[in-house]
Amino acid sequence: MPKRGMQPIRRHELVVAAVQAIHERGLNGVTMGDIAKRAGVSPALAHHYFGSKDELLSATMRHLLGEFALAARRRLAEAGDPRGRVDAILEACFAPEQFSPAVISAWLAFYMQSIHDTAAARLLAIYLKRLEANLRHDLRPLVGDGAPALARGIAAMIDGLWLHAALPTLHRSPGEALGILRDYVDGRLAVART
Amino acid sequence: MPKRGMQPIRRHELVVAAVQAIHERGLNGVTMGDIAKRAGVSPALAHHYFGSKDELLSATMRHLLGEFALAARRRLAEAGDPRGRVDAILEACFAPEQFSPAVISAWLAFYMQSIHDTAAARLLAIYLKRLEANLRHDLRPLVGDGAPALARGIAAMIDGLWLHAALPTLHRSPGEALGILRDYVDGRLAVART
DNA sequence: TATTTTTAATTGACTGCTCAATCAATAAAA
DNA sequence: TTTTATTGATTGAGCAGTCAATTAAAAATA
Repeated sequence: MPKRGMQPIRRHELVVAAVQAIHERGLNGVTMGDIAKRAGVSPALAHHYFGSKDELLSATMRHLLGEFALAARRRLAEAGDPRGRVDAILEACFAPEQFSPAVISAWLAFYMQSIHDTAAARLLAIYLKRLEANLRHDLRPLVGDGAPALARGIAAMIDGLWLHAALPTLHRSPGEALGILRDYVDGRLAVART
Repeated sequence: MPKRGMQPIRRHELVVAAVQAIHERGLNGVTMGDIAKRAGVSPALAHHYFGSKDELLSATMRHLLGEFALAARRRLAEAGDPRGRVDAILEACFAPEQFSPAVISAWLAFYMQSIHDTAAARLLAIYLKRLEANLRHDLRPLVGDGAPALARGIAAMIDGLWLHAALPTLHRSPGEALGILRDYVDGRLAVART
């Protein structure tokens, strides 16, 4: 069996498996066995490549952050005026790549983890600060001094819509979420113009 | 030691302790020992009064739901016109009683639990449906057909603001959250009037 | 009133299980 | 022969849940 150069492949497989496993069992409920089984390897191998459960989960979090940053950057590169750039960010948040139930669950699990885990909190804070800074920057020409508050509101609403999207009983669609967000932004822009 | 009639007192103490313990260790990280210690009793007693960890956590969730329902009802009873009633709901969400860090953490932990626990999901769905129904009812005279979408947006933003309030690194205040929410509602009302 | 009996509260000690982490052994590629 | 991939078996810790024993209040009885 031993083909060489497996390390990066296995690490990626395990991280992807971790996202799924977290979705089904929760961040604290998940075991190395769950993750390894889903990746088709033994629990011992997961330890071999990550050293500890903490490290695997931490790598999973960084993976999610990285994927999102990539998606956002791609969309922003193609956007034009400020309003278009704001929309690019919103779309990145609800694009199908980001928006699978498992990915949302895992994201939210890391949010919760950040409440009592300072390492996770640091990572998440960087992401949130950057998101808000981007929004603020593009909102400034649209709403002036109202930009900081609106950016915070949008960031909060994004996370709230994610939270609701993660609850199966509510069965909300990404399209609906985007509509609600756009209504919010448009409402505030209309007020700002008067 | 044995004073009689301890059951309701101990149950309440344990539920309150559970909220604190969940805040510090997370829903799945928390142990009966954590909770019992914080309540000043032995782990065995917690089992005696609740039968299982699941039952204790479930009772804790029902406690939070009940407390919020009470706060909302009180405020709604004193509210006047539709806009005032909407504001009463928003204020109930960010009132200090509801808004301690521990209480928010516990709320969010139950949200996460609902992703893979159908019993929790059922309870939470009832709460969310009722919240949205109340909002929709009072928004109808203000924005007509836009009421359902706006109600969903408000509900999502409330939860997003809670989520952000739970993250210590962001240090957001309840007052700021209320301001952002009111701006959102006012923006949509202004658009609806034109 | 004095006593015995019953009942509720409470805990320490124990059990069994799950799981993270370790390690020595095996297999194959280089 | 060396290096890398991989696993089965094992260890040790932590925790939910059980149970028998202890204490004291309350109720019943003498």
